[in-house]
Amino acid sequence: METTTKQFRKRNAILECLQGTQAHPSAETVYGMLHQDHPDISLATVYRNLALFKKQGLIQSIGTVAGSERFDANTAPHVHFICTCCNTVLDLPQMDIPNNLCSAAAEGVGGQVTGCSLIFTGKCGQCV
Amino acid sequence: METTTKQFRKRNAILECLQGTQAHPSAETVYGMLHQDHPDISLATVYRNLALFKKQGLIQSIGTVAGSERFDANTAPHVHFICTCCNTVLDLPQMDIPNNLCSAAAEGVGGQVTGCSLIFTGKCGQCV
DNA sequence: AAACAAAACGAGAATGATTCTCATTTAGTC
DNA sequence: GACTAAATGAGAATCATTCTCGTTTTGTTT
Repeated sequence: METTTKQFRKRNAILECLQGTQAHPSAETVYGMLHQDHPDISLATVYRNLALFKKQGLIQSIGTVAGSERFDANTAPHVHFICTCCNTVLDLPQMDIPNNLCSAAAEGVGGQVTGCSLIFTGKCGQCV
Repeated sequence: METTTKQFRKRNAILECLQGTQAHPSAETVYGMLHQDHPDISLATVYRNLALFKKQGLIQSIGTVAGSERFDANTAPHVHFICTCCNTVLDLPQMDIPNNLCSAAAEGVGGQVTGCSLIFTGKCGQCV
């Protein structure tokens, strides 16, 4: 017999899928993307591992777009744009969240500020 | 018969409920708050009218927090803080979203930017 | 006030995303 | 190979939200 590795670690496949796309997919979308190479993967496994990665800080959540949560393997703070027409999520990599905003927030709240999300909405180039 | 107003407009009650709180409630929470004065109100009516107000621009959505959508009758652009511990949503009224950020976003996207949301996360004073 | 049409509503069913359960499979260790 | 813990698949369960439809309320015209 050949040395066919019967089963890859599906966990890695899920993370790599997310790291290899710019698309900010939902769990269902990740499931669909993996189905080609891993026909035996389960949707529950995708959800389980996405929740795990999020807890571990390997990925971040963009929030809920059109009813489903969207994920991003880029955990560096950056700015997003969401098209309200086609629900595409885009990075705006050239933009920064000013540091003074974050420190101002920490002052305004009587607690700890650990994260920040700046999201613009509108119509993308395709939809406009 | 006497002129007992059997039924107030529930629509107004829902809007006023939202306008009279700082709490950024969910539909279910609004339903609970109204139940005292309007014991015969239906949860479907709350959802229906919140969706209507949002479409009309009378309220805005803060996004999904811990599984349910949260609303804000303050439609002026302002900054929010979400406690990841108790899921409280706070206004940070003293903060502004710099105008140059919005125009930079409009440049970065090949489309129309119509909205913007800046949200900080962390632990509030109660939870820290 | 009666008649009628349109809008709003209540109750509960339906939907859809997400989570949970549990039996099975896989990985790691001795 | 035997044993234990972790990971998975399949489908049931859950929860927020939306939909359906029959009824009630509102507004308008007589």
